[in-house]
Amino acid sequence: MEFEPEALQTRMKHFKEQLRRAGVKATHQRLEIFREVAKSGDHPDAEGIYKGVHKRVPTLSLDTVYRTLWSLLDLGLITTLGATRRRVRFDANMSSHHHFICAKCGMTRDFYSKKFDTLEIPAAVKALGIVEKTQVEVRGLCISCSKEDNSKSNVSHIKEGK
Amino acid sequence: MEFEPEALQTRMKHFKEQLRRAGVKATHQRLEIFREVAKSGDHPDAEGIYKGVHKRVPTLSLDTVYRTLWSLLDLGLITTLGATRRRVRFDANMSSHHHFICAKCGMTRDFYSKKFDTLEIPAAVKALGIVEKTQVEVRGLCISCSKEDNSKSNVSHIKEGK
DNA sequence: TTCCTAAATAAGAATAAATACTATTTAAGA
DNA sequence: TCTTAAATAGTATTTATTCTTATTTAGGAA
Repeated sequence: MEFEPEALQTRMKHFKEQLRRAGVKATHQRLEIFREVAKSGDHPDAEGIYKGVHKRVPTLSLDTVYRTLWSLLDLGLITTLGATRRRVRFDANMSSHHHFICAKCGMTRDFYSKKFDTLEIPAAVKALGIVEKTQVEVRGLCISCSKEDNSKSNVSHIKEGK
Repeated sequence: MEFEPEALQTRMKHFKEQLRRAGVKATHQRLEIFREVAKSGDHPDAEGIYKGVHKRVPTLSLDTVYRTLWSLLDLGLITTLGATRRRVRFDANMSSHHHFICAKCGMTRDFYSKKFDTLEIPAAVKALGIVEKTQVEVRGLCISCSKEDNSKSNVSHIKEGK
């Protein structure tokens, strides 16, 4: 479910194209921030993205990360993921896919399913507004969390470490 | 999709029972905080809950709201909703249901679907860990947002007002 | 009912995440 | 190369959430 290097390169090319089409500058920071989101299988939050890109672009500011992510979201080049708690997570995978989320550690993995992509939306829901997309969220415990955790309340809220 | 008064009363009764069973005190604050979450059709965040309960319990502190919500979550009496941005939202509806979320204003509505409740989870997903529940998230634009918004980038991120 | 105690709360301080501000830099078209 | 609007860095500020401590209270025991 990760992208191979080729795929990432292709996506970077597309990305630049879309930036040009949208009339926004293809700055070094933008490219690297997008690359960071696009290459990760998990879905990093703003700080994770900042840390990753900072290694390559030491002058990067956190503000730029936030500003860039929200603007890419506005341009429709990335999406956000419902955070289990507080922090938003970002997703550069714009193809139709779904998520498995560990309720304990927040680990998130994409998965694909033709069947889930083509769910018939109930009429009552269509009446609520314009439907843009449908995504299935499977919650549970990832393997490592389910191993270490035999206490009473498994699916507790997430206490995300630094 | 809202709960009638009777249903709310029943739920309050159940709630008290579950508190006793869990061995935690049925404080006035706890009851009112749960009532606030349970009675709302939308899914309020901590501050919204605080404001609602504060009218009835003027001495309530925001800290108590947070502490109470997380502990109810740990007890499995409420759940959280993937926030579209930043703030977590809480959900006292523990019966199997799904969500329509407006990508613009964040409005969220429950809906029910037997079909969605019984989706067959792909084997590849089951291999990721223990599956606890599956929820379908329909994103789009609610009626009022789709009316007022005819600009280019519809599905932008949420700028939640105070 | 009154008393006792661990659990829960209020209030405000502290922390952390996200955003705003402003001077400086830079992409990209002329 | 030159120009300029757009974008960024660095820092200040705001806002959400959690922590600390003194006080209050639910609920069981006497």
